[in-house]
Amino acid sequence: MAGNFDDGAPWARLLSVHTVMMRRLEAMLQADYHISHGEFEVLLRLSWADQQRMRLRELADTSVITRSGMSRLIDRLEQAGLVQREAAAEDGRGANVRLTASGQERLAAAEAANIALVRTTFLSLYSAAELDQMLAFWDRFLNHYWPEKASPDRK
Amino acid sequence: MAGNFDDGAPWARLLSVHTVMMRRLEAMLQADYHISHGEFEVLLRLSWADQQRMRLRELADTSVITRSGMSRLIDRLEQAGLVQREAAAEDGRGANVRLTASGQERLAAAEAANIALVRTTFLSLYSAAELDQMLAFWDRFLNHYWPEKASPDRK
DNA sequence: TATAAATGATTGCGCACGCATTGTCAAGGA
DNA sequence: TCCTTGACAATGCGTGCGCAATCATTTATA
Repeated sequence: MAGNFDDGAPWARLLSVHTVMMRRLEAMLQADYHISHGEFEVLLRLSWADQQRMRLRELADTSVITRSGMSRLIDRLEQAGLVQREAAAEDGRGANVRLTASGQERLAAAEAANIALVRTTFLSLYSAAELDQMLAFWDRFLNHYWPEKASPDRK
Repeated sequence: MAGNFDDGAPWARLLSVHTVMMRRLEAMLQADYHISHGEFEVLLRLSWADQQRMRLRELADTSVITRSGMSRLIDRLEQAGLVQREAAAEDGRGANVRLTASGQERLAAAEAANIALVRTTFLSLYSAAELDQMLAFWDRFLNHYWPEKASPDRK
């Protein structure tokens, strides 16, 4: 079959793995928690942030979607009561996004379900040593192209 | 930092790697060949198919997008003259999609550029042995969840 | 054979996103 | 101080997709 063209196979397979995982994760998040994967990631990053607050710009720049997309995504999360906008004290143009109590709750549940699904569907297929190796592979890549996303420890 | 939550890291990193690669590939394909990555994949699979023909249903089912999405994607490719619809002889409901000469040309160029970008951006970071290992990792996963996408050789 | 169920493809509708523009405010220079 | 330049966020517009409904045709069933 011509499908084995050259040796781009590792990349092609990675694409398929990503597709399978994303379909499952998104279906679960939507069905059980009524949020998209993008919304989930925003909530997650807010929960990591100091005071659970972040500027809209920062959220957008460290994410896949643009500022306009983020503005509307926050609209939806605010509509759902999971986050709240507040004017930035230090910058009149501002807009901080803050996780609400309801948002924390929803996120905690969604996060647990998310990591559980990742574990059972993906991580459980590999040994600890293999997962370490994967991590090293990805860190090598990310250090080249997106250093902030690589493991901060293993410089 | 709380970012190192548990050990979901290999999956989180894979997500970032995918994001970086897709941004670059999509930007290149759009700028230089005026096609999206989804359109590119459809052209590619048509080029592998017998007689460079496939049913619309088959294209959709082995792809990320739905039939309605595929119908409109084919609309665009047909508009651009890269593929052509033809009634299926064996099934009156049918619709085969066939790669045109122009489509073959455009695909050949885009495919070369695509694999070149994958090589320089991704594959070149790893040794042959490491790429073999990655392939084994992904095949193990895909054999569980999407057998048709795994390597046909290594059963 | 007649009729019901299933399948392939298309289309109306709604939604999420990106691009470009706009409004608001901050920072720096003359 | 005034004014220009740049940055943050929101919005109008166009586009691509999924869902559900629809039409045409095939397959199954009585």
